This record gives sequence, structure tokens and C-alpha cells, in this order.
Amino acid sequence: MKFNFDCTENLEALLVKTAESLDDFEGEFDPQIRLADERFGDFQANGVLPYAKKIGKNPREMAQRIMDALPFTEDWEVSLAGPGFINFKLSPGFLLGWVEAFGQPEEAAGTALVQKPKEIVIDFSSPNTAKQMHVGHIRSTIIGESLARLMAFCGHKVTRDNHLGDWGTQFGILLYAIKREKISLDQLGEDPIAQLENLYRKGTAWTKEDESSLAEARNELVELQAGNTENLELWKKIKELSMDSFEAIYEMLGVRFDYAHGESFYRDRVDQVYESLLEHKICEENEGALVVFHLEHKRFCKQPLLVRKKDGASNYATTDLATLLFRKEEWQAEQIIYVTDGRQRDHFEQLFLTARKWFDAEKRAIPQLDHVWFGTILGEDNKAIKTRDGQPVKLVDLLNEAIERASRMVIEKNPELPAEEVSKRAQAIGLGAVKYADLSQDRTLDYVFSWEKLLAMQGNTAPYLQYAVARISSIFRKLENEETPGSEEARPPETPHERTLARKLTFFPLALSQTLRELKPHFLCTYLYELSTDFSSFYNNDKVMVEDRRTQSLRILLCRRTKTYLCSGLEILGIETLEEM
RNA sequence: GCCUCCGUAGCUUAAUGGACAAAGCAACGCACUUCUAAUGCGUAGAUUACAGGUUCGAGUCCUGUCGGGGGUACCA
Repeated sequence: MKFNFDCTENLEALLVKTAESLDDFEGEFDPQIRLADERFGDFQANGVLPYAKKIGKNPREMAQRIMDALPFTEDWEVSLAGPGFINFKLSPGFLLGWVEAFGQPEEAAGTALVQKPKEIVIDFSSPNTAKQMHVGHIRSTIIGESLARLMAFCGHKVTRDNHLGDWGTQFGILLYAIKREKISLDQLGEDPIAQLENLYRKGTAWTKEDESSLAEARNELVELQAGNTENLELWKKIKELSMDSFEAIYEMLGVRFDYAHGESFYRDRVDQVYESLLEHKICEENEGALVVFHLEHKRFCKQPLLVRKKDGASNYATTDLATLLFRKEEWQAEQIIYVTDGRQRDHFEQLFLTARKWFDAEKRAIPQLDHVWFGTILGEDNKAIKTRDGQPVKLVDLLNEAIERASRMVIEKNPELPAEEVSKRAQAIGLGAVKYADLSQDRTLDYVFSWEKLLAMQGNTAPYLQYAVARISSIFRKLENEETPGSEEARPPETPHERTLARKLTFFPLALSQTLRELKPHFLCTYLYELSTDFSSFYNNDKVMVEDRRTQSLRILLCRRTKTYLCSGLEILGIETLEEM
């Protein structure tokens, strides 16, 4: 038996081939192989039902005909159930063979899950310069990093680009405030970014108060974009200060970028966007601005995409279009993934529509465009989260508090631990908990932020997964000085817990491909959590250190694979693992 | 107004159009002389907001109602 990393491929190929050999099956037959409830088997084929319906035959009879025609195998038992499901129960021998075969999931995923590696650009995190990162930035940063890791794990070529908001209207306001207050950037003290934020807040208040301030602020942006030396100097300095503060956070989170081009990088490329869009009659002038209407769209026929403001300044639609072209031309992007808040859905829909028309007119192939959007983090009041005094919660404070709280829990469990080790574990646990909370539920949902929930160490949480890894490691430490049998001595899984665990291991590729397909890390989280619970049951019922060599060999193998898959999965999620907890 | 997302156990969530809707928390009961109890096992808990429809089959798709979030021309 040659094992496929993804077992559904074996079964699907088998059923398609068998159906082709039968007179009753003509034309396309999709077997629809799905995971089965454990009480029915391991996999099930649902495809006979719709097929039989289509050609007006009895589905149970059709399923029976396929089953009769299947070649004999010791790899699985086949049974007919319900209205016409075909259930497959993997044999112990198959399970053992499969588990033994795939000790290097990264290698297997790279060849089995992705037929043709793509050039993928992931645009994520993207904070605004001149402001500190706050909780609002955490989701894009963590989800983006995780997707980048997943793509790379599965063999794609990934470019991570931090598309900084360093060229927008907020700079007009900030520059206006700096000048009005006559501030020197060298005298901002210990926490320059916090001072800049205060200035920005003042500026925003002024522009809301009166029209002339707003006009002046807008003019500062126009000046900046026109290359005014003073404004450019200020802008550059502000960007440097901001990057320093971002880097500190990224290092804490284990996030890295290949580029941080930001909107400003495209400032010399926006003119060609206007020109080209005008030339192809994709945009038009309306109320002094340059806009794109999509007449075929029920909503965007009236709600335009603004590519140039009436004051002549560019905005994020312009830079996004210029960026798209750059990524295609310079990086040969075949797919671009934008990880942003769900409130930008309209923008990206309009952007993608516009880009398609534009690329089409220019006879360029357009990359696959995906807007990976997520919900809002809410406070206790179900409104977007703020501190008590209405300020955004600083990300660095939140992360430090997570580590501090985790630290207390580590000490409580193990009071004798040296400070250095406490700190190491607290980092892994605290930051892991924060990340996992964000990744483990469907990204499109809003969620209410609460420390209690974030740092719960029971249930579907990072510490639970980390604990499972630590327990497996503990077994291996105990076995270190023993002579242990190699995996070639292993007997097939027999006990219910051995079987359940082995079966779950074979589902790993499915979890990866589903996450890849939907760009939703929670699928991987759910899988890892289930793998951990299956391991914990196994751990409590079937001891690894037993006399029987064949049994011990199998159980060691199951532990080794469980650890490898858990560690790979957590690595993809950007969560550290610990040898001891 | 128009558009869009959401409504699942007391709470937080899960569920590619497939079989009796799955977990955790909280509650109750059980299991540490044992490879880490940050655990495991069990009990109890659900007209999947409501009303129709499509389908062999609907939490999932369509229409409508109710309730909540978000977007809707120069912020991103």
C-alpha cells in the first residue's frame, strides 16, 4: 500500500475509478468523501445520493453496486448505511502504516497539498505611523502572520508586506498640529509616540471645531504629497520613531515582514494610476473628485470608489491600486491576501472590481485577490474596545499584562521555579493565550475582550495544547535512558483510545487544506484541540511504559507523531511550545 | 432608505448541503501509591430567533419578519 498524506484522495480516486467501470454510472461522478462520525467509520462517501437522484435510480442499490465492484482490500472495511452513504473504516494495519509514513508533515504538505506553489503576497498588520499600536491592530497582525506561516508550510512562496498607513489624511492633521503647537520632534521625551498621539488628538479636535483648521490640515497633506521639504522631513522622522515602536511589538509576537513599504512608497506611482484609469475610461470626474462607478453593480453604481480627492490628494484607493500593480509587476504576485477589519469590505470589493477592469484594459493577468476580513474586538459594553477614559488600549500594555497574569499562574503551579524559567514559560503561555483567543474562533465574528476568557487554561485554549505537548515531552524524558523498541516493532492500534488517536492523526492534512482553502485559522485550531483531547484520553487510559514491546513501540510512535503534529500546528499559529509546564 | 454580517445549551463557541446538532465554562457525581490532575470519565442541559420555501436531506441555500452589529463621497 502506498499511503497518501490525504486519505480522502485514495478513496476518491478509488470510487471514481470503480464507478467508471460500471454501466450504471455515466458521466461525472463526484463521490463527495467527507470525514465521518466515529460511530459510523472514518470517512464516508455521500456522492451516490445526488447521483442516483439525478438519474432516477435507487440510491441504496447504486451504492451497493459500487461496493460490490470495489476491489478487495485489507486497508478498510466498507459498509452501506442510511439512505445510501458508503462508510469506510480504516483497518488497524492501514492506520499504523499511515502514521508511520508521515513523520515530516511539512515535507508531506508541501508535496501533497499544493500541486503548484504560488507567489503569494500577504498584506497584514498595517498600523498607522504616528500612533502606537493598539488592540485594534492585533487581529490583522496575528491572523496575517499565521496565514503567512501556513502558506509557507504548505510550500507556497510568501512575501509579507506591512502596508503602513504612512501617507494618509491623518498626517495632514498631525503636521498641522505640530506646526500650530510649534513642537520640535527632538523634544518629545521618553515616549515620543504617545506625545504624537496627543498632538494628533488635539489636531482632530481642532479640525472638527472649525472649517479653516480642517482646510489647513488638508493642505498640509497636499503639501506633503507635493514634496514640501519641511513636511517631508517631519514625516520621515515620525515614521522612524513609529517603526521603532512597532518593531518592539513584532519581536514580542514573533512576527516578521519582508517589506514595510507602506502607502508612501507608492507616492510617485499614483499619477500613472490616474492616467491609466482615465485613458481606459474606468474613472471619471465627479464633484471635483476622480471616481470609479460600477454600473453593473447594484450598489457601486451609485457609491463610487474615490481615487483622487477634489483637493488633488491621493487616498488609500489610489495607493492600493498602485500597490497592486507593483506587487504584480515587481513580485510576480499570483495571489494577494489582504488581512483587514470587516468594515473595509466595501472598499475591497470596489477595489477588486476596479482592479479587474483596469488590468483587463491593460491586458495584464490579475492575481487572485482575497480580502481576509475579521470582526471587531469589543469591550464589556459590546462597543469597540476602549479604556475607561475612552482611549484605545495599547497593545504593548495588553501583551505585558497577559505575560504578567500567566507568570502568576506558572508560579502558583510551580513555586520553586527559577525566575528565568518562569519568565520563559509566562511568555509562551501569556502570548500564546492572546494569539490563540484570536485564532480559535471564526475570524468573521466579533468577540468581547475579557482577561478571564483570554487566559482560561481549560478548554480550547493555547495552554491546553501546550500542556499536551509538555506531557508528551515528559514521557520522552522518562524514556531517555531506557532501551526502547523502534517503530518497526509496533503492532497495529487495538484499544479504543489508540485507534481514536491514530485516526485523528490521519485527519491532519484535511485540517491544513481546509484552513488553506478558507483562510480561516480556526479550522486548524479546532483540529489541534481535538487531537489534544484525543491524546489526553489516550494518555489517561493507555500507559506508554508497558512491558509488551510491540505495544510500547506503537504508543511511542503515536506520542511522537502527536507531538510533531501539535508542534507543527502551533508553529503555524505562531504559538511557542514548552518542554515542561 | 439602500447594502451587508450575525442570531445555535444559562454563558462562550463548533459543525464542506448529509446520519441522533459537537465542545468548553458554569452545575452535580467519579478517578491521583500511576508517563505532569493546567487532566480524564460520567450526569444534566437545544422546537439552531420566527414564518414560509427549495432539496432525497437545511443550523448551513432562497424569500419575508423580528432583534443586534457594521458600511453607505473625499478617514483607513
